[in-house]
Amino acid sequence: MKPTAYFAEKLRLAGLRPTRQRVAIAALLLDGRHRHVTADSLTEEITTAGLHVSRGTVYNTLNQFTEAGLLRRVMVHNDYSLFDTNTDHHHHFYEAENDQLVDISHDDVILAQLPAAPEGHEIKAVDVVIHIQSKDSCSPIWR
Amino acid sequence: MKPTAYFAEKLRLAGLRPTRQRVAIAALLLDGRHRHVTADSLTEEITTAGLHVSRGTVYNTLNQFTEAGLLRRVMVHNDYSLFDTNTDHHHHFYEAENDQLVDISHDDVILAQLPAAPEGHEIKAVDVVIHIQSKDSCSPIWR
DNA sequence: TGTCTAGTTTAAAATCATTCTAAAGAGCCT
DNA sequence: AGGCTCTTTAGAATGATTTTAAACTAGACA
Repeated sequence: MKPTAYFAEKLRLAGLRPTRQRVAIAALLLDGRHRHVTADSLTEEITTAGLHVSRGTVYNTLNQFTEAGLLRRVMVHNDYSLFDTNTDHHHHFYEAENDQLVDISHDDVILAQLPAAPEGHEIKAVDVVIHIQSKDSCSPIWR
Repeated sequence: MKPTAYFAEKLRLAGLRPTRQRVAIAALLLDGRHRHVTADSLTEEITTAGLHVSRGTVYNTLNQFTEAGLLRRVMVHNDYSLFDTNTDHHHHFYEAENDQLVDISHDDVILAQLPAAPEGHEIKAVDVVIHIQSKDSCSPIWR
């Protein structure tokens, strides 16, 4: 496990003052493991680690980390916000039935052609979401 | 403008009882024009048309129409639900700065390669969202 | 090392989109 | 028309997220 100073520096480089709370959250989220978190799941992790960070700060931190490019927001539903600790270019499978999100390596999707951005605009990112369902989830009994 | 009976039949075919409210909303949304609506913008349209439909029914109807395939839900942010009256396969440009959504014809995006769906699953839909920003929105003064 | 100040954190209240409730209303089949 | 079920309604409830105003702290500087 990396030392506190490592995360403090990472935050400083991102333009964020390394407070106790932000360093703690960075140590949990920015250790290189790729996963998806919510404000709730993060709060749970914090508690499990024997710490306490207020709800407001959890939300603020997730937003600030995202703004700073340390996290990525994933958009697959409107129920609550999802954050991805993997900020590299990649895509997602999403199974709505079980609210299940699975990463797709960037190389597994080839976009052979994209439209030009509208006048005066430039492309910032391209997100591909492949919606999937279990093969037998639509047995003939159901509509 | 198409007669009421046309929309009533359309609803019946979709498995929805053609109530006064649903027919009125269908006449507004399912006339073939492609656009994006929210619960709020739809309520406004209804009011402008000199009608009244309760908030709950507006939400229910948008969900039922979506469930029935008469509308499509668009996922680009977590602030409120967006519905597309264009249910054909197509994609979107999204400019977060102005919460601006623009359609991309299906043919303008070529997905030359997609990963296989995980074991026991099948692909239901592939959504491509191209996030854009105005070219000068990041003048060097910022960050 | 103490002091200062702007940026942060906090708990609690506020917000806002959306859903739920249970009572009244309306399709539609006979 | 009668009746049964599905819908609509207004208002209350929910739940994620943001705001608030006061207490705190990181970092700069004396």
